[in-house]
Amino acid sequence: MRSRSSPGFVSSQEVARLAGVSRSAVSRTFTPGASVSPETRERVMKAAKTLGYHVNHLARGLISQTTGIVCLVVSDIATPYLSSMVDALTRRLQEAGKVAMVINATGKLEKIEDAIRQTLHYRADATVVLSGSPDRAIIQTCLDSGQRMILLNRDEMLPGIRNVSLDHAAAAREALDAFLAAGCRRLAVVTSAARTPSLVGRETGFVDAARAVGLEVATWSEGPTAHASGAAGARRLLGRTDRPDAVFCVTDLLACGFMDVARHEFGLRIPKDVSVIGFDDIEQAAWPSYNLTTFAQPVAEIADYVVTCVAADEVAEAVPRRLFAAPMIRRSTVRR
Amino acid sequence: MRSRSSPGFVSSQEVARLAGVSRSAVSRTFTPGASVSPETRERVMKAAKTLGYHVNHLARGLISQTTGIVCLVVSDIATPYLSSMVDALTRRLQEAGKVAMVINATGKLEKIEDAIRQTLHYRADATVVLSGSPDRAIIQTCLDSGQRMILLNRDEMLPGIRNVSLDHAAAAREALDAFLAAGCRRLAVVTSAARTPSLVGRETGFVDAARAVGLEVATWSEGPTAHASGAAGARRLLGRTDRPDAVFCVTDLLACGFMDVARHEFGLRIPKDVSVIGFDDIEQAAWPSYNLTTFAQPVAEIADYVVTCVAADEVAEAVPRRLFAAPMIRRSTVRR
DNA sequence: GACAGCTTTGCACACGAGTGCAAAAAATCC
DNA sequence: GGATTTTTTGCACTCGTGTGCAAAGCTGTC
Repeated sequence: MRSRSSPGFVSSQEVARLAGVSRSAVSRTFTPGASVSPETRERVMKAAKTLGYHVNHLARGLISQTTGIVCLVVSDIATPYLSSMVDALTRRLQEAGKVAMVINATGKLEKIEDAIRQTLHYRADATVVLSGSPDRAIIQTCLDSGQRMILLNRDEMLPGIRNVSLDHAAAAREALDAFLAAGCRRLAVVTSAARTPSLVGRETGFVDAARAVGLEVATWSEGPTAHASGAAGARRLLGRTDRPDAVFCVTDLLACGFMDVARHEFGLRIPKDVSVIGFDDIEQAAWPSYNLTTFAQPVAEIADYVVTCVAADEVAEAVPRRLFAAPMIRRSTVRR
Repeated sequence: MRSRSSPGFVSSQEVARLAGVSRSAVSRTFTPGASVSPETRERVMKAAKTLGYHVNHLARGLISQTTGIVCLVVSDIATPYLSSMVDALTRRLQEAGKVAMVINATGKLEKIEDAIRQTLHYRADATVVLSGSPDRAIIQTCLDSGQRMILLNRDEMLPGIRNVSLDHAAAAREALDAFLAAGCRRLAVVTSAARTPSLVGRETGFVDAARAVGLEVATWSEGPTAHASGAAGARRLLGRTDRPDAVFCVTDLLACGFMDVARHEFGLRIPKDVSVIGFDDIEQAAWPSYNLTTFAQPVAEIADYVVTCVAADEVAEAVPRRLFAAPMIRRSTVRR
């Protein structure tokens, strides 16, 4: 395949030499829309194939100011919802000719800032923040450096930023309606100690909607956003004398934890004794053991929109936050 | 923060101008071990902070031949095991000063090759192949280009490649022993149609071990490596007259699907009627609804080893495949 | 104060590519 | 065939950085 004896990457210079043309010709061959005659193009392509040449995107990015790199800042990648989001994003970005650089922001607050700063070292075309609550100053720094920023489910309203979010309040209201239609009146909400805008939006949306019809709702909010926290919430809420008959868990993971304890520790039947609604529609929600009524994250649509933002020619100054609807997936954890 | 009026990234040239030093001084300030006097270093740092300067790793990589980029080629990122592997890898790589570029190889065979080829465009320091079965030729191309390659659970034994794998056969034998100790004799194995080396290793390891003690094992292998396939396997295997009393599912996802159908469609009790063992120790395996006995992937150890390989100075020519043990996690899906 | 030895600094080149410009070549027109 | 237009090609500059080399600066000793 290769005729050179020294190992390492092949440069356009070497291809040019073998093809008997100038380096410019090689460059133009791999630049769409550039002027090259068919025969030189063919000679170059042949030489490139012989040597195993691949355009160095880093060097290209140096001069053309666009690297094709998109940074994904995300914590808790191993979480079902976020991993499916990363899956969708990486795939769509690739289809659009970009490539995703994943910055793992798990850990302390400073680490998130370090992670975002890391982004700047690679002159990414855009940075997508999937989780973590980065400081306003850091985001401003990125914007100043010409970084295009896309925030998912954050609430920073700086000019130049693209905000993408879900209509959590509407979903919360729909959840309440479903509970009320099922005849439930003793409401509770289970959330985690992580006060991210999306979780808070779901919680307060539910509580506010309940208040509007004159109902109070018991709240559990401790621990990380995980199965164990939902389990802990169940132990607490179900141990009370006025046990709730309808529980809105702001995350499917919490809902699974809640259901596991409700069934295996309290011997309750779902939805006969307690109705449960989750959020995210993770894969496990559809498994027969849970069969959870929940709200689907429009993962594909969000990914499409993000790619649109990344690929857009102009950076519109003030774009209103883009709000997506989360359709309810009715399964069997709410009484009929 | 910034005094320049034009947007965009700041170069070392501008920092040099503000600090009143040469560009070399700026470069040396950000190069560990380079010779700079304390006062110039301080002036440079101050100017850099004022302007919001960040070293351009792309330009640096151009000259120093090491970009700090490590490509992760992976399909089905949304899968519990793989997402936790990606989580561990991205975190460890970052701690080692590298950054992960995720190439989503989901889809057809050609796409995987395209994905790996993509790797070469960014002059990554190394490529880690987590899934997909890339062609030998593609791997050879990468090696020729000086790409360091690390293959997880693949069986390509080319010189220059680092192979990392689990001792699947040992785990399979341990699973069989557990079943035998529980008094089970009617064995079955559930796997998917994906004939990856790891899944095949587990399956044949189990079947061979069973044959060694004179037992035959029924096999189900259809569909993707997912919950639905495990469910389908259960419908088939449990519908037979000589229903198995011990089932080794080569993946926890398959095991969950199997258990769900065994319980909810056949009304069987686990482990009283059927014993089940999985593989991977995904988060859901520990949930009370499953409480699955399984084998833990040594995710952290593997990630550590991969980082060691990536950061190693020399590329040893012939390194034997590194085999990790998968310890058995005994929970409650096997009779005592 | 002269000299040796060490540290710091700037110049200039290199990395691998894209592109404006003008020369060269080819195609078209009269 | 010559003039004109169009296409193709190569030169040379550029992007932002690291680094060898030699000059300059500093320190210390006799």
